[in-house]
Amino acid sequence: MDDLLRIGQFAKLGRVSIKALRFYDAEGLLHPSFVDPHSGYRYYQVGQTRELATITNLRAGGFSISEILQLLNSEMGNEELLNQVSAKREKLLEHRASIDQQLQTVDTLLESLRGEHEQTLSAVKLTSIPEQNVHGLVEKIPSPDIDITAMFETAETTVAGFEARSDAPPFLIIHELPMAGVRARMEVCIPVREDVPIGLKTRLVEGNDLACSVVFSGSYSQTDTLRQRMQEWIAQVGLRIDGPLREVYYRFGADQGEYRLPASVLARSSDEYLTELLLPISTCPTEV
Amino acid sequence: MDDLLRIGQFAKLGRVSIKALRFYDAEGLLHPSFVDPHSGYRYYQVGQTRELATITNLRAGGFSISEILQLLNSEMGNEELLNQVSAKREKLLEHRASIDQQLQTVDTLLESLRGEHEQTLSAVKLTSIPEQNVHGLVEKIPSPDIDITAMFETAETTVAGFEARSDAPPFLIIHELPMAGVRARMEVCIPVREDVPIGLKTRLVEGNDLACSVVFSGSYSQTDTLRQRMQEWIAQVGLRIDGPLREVYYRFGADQGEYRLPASVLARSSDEYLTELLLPISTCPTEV
DNA sequence: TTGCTCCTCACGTCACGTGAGGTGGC
DNA sequence: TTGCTCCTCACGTCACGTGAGGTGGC
Repeated sequence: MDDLLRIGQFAKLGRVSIKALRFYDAEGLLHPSFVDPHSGYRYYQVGQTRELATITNLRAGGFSISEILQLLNSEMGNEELLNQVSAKREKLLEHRASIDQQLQTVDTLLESLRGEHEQTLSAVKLTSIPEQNVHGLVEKIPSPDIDITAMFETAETTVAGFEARSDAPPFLIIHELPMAGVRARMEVCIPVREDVPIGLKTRLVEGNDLACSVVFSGSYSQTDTLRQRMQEWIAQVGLRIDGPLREVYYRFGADQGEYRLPASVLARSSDEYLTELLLPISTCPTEV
Repeated sequence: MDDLLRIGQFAKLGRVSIKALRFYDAEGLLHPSFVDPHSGYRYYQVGQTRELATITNLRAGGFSISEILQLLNSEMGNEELLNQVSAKREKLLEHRASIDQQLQTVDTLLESLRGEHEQTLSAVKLTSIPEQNVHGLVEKIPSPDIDITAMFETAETTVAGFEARSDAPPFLIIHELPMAGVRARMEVCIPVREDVPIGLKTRLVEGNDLACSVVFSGSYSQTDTLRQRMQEWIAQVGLRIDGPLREVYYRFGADQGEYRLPASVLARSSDEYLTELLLPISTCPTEV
């Protein structure tokens, strides 16, 4: 009954800090069973180690203080408790996955650093590609430059007719590169709004958890060189290409025959072009 | 040259938030290449996407802002950079291990909740045992109660002679329980200070990452029942006992013939005893 | 001229840890 | 009486996110 412990002793029993106990008191998680009104000293009972154990067990399982407060105050049944704890388990699995992502990134950085004399932490940017709803137009074409411009004009006009354009930049997916006599297969993509109007043909372009990106400004003549370098870098750091290359157009030339684009995305000359090469990649099954 | 982007455009290019860019500016990580003195508008160059990529790559690898600042300011060679990144890799591996621990804990809680009608989040406390330097005294004894008291008296007296006692509580390791005619093997342990005096026999009692604990006050007659319950609980949640049981004495009776203990650990009657049962456990190789 | 973009504060986050400065208890 | 324990503020942490209230730029 009067087996009252002072905060320091109780803290040792529970293997927590005195500061933590004062914090739990302030937060309403665990009050001392008696507080001396004169000195302010907190006194705990031995039996309260059980309540403290509940808290430390849940903390060790990754629950936050406010979550524990809710769990303990809500008087929920075992059923509901099980659900909450299972949900936490899912969160932890996600968390572990994100750490694995970070590990993947540092491994890539390490490989990149091992490769060259120069600092190459930013040779390419590692990122991810979100999925995107687009109006797409695929064609096999013999002469990229001219035909692609025409394809964009067509696609933009179509989307403009439905007033469905989102403000994300348009992009090109290179499904097949032109090779000696074989025609290239390209897809022009105009991102569309969430609420797609009926009648407009759209498709969901899938994203990728890992991708690498290089941004450049100016004429498209640099594209081939940059693509090559990116591929070399990817090989060097031990990654694998996992999808077709994309070219994302942040600023570009356009005729604007039957549609209008915001001035900020329009380039008056090729000097002002602003383009990103984006290549989906994945981990080689070498190490984890 | 004058391919200046406003903060919003630059943020989109780099897939970061405007707030993040302002923050990097304030922290000295990445300043805009031009700031309009009148409006305060920040302007960035396309080429700065490379510097931004360095930052986002390192962030994606788990580096903090201040770590990145150090990395970029220190002008370190590739060698040193490699070391820093490798060190971060180690940290990440540790972090992942701690998440795995949390997962282990929630799995145990789940099993515990599945077992009974009552809320059993605090049936036992999950914790860890640190390793400890002790003066130990092992003996095979026929009659626990009396002999153990004598062993403690002996051990305390020895340690007191060297003035080597730490303030951690003494404990008993039960290497072998007494069974029909077979004598128990017990080890009495008095924790000693870091700087052990020469001449005092000590040993390092190893810790365990996982253990379960129950605290009780009052006479030792409860020990057997509690030990039994703990073992049942462990079996129920699917864990395995991974070492000998310990009894930790926070408050106990002592003769104090040739040594002195602080009053706070002394009990005048068995009502005041304060004891912890501590059992090292490990995961069964069922799931991870 | 109207939106849109951008600006600068100021506050919140999470679970305590780290003092500072002072007092109770044996 | 001297240490030791405990007390209450107050501030720091980390990398921004979230407004509030206001202004520049096309």
